[in-house]
Parts: sequence; structure tokens; C-alpha cells
Amino acid sequence: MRLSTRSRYGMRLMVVLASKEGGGPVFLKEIAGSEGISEKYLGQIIIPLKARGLLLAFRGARGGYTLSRSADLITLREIVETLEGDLKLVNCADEPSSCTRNEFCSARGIWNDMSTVLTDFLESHTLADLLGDKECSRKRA
Amino acid sequence: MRLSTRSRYGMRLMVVLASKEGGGPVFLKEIAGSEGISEKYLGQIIIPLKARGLLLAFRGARGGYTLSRSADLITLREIVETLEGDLKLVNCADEPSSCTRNEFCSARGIWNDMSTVLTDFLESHTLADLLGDKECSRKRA
DNA sequence: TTTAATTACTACTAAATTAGTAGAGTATAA
DNA sequence: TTATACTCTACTAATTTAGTAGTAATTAAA
Repeated sequence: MRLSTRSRYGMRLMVVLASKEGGGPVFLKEIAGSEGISEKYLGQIIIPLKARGLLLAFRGARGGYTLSRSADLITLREIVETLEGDLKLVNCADEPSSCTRNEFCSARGIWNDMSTVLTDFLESHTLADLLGDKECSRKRA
Repeated sequence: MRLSTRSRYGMRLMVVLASKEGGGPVFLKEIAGSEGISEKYLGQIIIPLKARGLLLAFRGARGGYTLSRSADLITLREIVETLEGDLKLVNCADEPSSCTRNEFCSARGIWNDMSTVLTDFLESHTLADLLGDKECSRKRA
């Protein structure tokens, strides 16, 4: 049950944009370079974030990306939900066809509750919460 | 970020055993049949649950499985952790090699916190909590 | 108006994971 | 001794992941 690189790269991308807020558009190349991620791959990942309206794209020479709103107004839920497609841990809630037998599944309730816990957690944090930790003093052995 | 069938099937398997607590060993064939799951596949899934000490296996004719302890003493954390391997959403906490660049990753903290939230939720529920809902009155349209 | 820089779009692919199937082996009650 | 049921190992098709590659569209600046 690992997060995909899409979510991990996408989140770091958003943090970079947040850290450069107010400084004009940032090139994808610059983000990819500083984070050590393939520019082409990041170019794919950024599309849904733009579609969701979390960032603005400027095409052409001297283009780049900026956040569409202040980092403290962008919840982590919006980001992860966009990158993962949704935050559900099982399909059976929406798609009855995904679980033909066992109409009254003994486990469905707990999986849905678990999804809600995750969603609530992400909803309670914004991108701004991630800014202070960028170069924290916590040194690892 | 979907749960694997291993976790879903394994959880249902445990609920079935819990619902038949005190009635002697239950055949894998019986569980697989009632839940509509491949017996061979379930046979693989049940191995780690046994290794973890969550259930007891009886070999030979008239064999089967039983819970190793009362359902209210088995947390959902133990079950899911066993079936998923662990409850971490990222590798970078343990494996430094999985993230060579960005020693101080801006997102690592939030992923670890998210993992903790999940773990705490599952730790706070036991298998017994899932018993009452088996054939609940909630009818779907 | 040309050029260089940058985002946007589409197609393809290698590797890993998932979700099984298959079959022989081992233990045990009757 | 025999039928039953768990155990172990190997294999595989389908799907997902994590990219690569190339081209098109857009725009600032020379």
C-alpha cells in the first residue's frame, strides 16, 4: 500500500512552487533539476494539478508555473486526491460490480472508515504546513 | 492507493473465523466457498496470518483453522500489517537508498504522519468490532 | 519576423506487482 | 491404509507503474 511516485513527486513539486511563491513563474526544468526528477515525467504529473486548478501554467519562452492561490489555501487533500485519482482504499463503495457476492461485506465498513480517516487528515493540513520543514535541523545519523 | 485483494480477502477470512469462534476448526474450503474466493489463493494468504500467530492450523483430515485468541484481542492493525507487509506509505523512512537526493525531503514528514494516522486507526479497532455488521439492516437501493 | 525557450500532447515500453493457477508433498483422523 | 485437508513451490496472464521519446503549440525577445 505504497504511495505512487506520482503522489510523491507531485507533492514535492507543489512544495517547491509554494516555497517560491511571489517570485514569478518557475520552470519545470528548474523543479525537475533541483528535485532530481525526470522533467518529462514531471511534465505528465503536473497536468492534472493544473486541471484541478491548483496551479497556473504560462506557456512559451519565460513561461513556467505558479500556485493558483496562497499555499495556506491549498489542502493536502486536494493535492493527493488529484494525483491518486481519489482517496478510497476500495472500489466496492461506488462500483457494485466490483464485488458481486457478499452484498453485505463484513469488511467494507472498516475500509470506508479508514479512507475517511485518511481524507480527514489530509484535509486538515495545507501546503503551507510543509514549508517550515524543508531544511529542518533534524540531522540523521 | 487501493488495498490489495490479499488484505481484503484476508480480513474477510478473519471475520469468518471470528464468527465461528468456539465451533471448532473451520475448513479453508468452507471459507473460500462461502466468500466466493479461490481456495488455492486463500491458502497462500492465510500462511502469514498463521506465521504471525493470529490463527491456529490443524492439518490432516478434520483439520482446519481457528483464531488463536478471542476476536476482541486481535487488532485490525495486526491483520492488515501482516497482510500488507507493513503500514508505511513510503520507503524512505527506513531505506535511505530509496531516496538518495533530498536528504531533507519536504514531504517525508507528512507521509510518515499519514502512516501513523492509519496505524493508530487500525490499532484502535479489533476483529470483534466487525462482527455485528455482517448482515446489517442497511439495505441499498 | 525569426528564433529560442517552454509548456502540451500522444504514443510507446520495460519492469514490477497483482492475482491468481497448478501440482506435488505432508500430516492426521477414522 | 485411505481420504481429507493443510503446506510448499513454481509458474503465468493481466495490470499498473514509472518512465522515455518525439512532436506540436505558444510566446518572449532579439
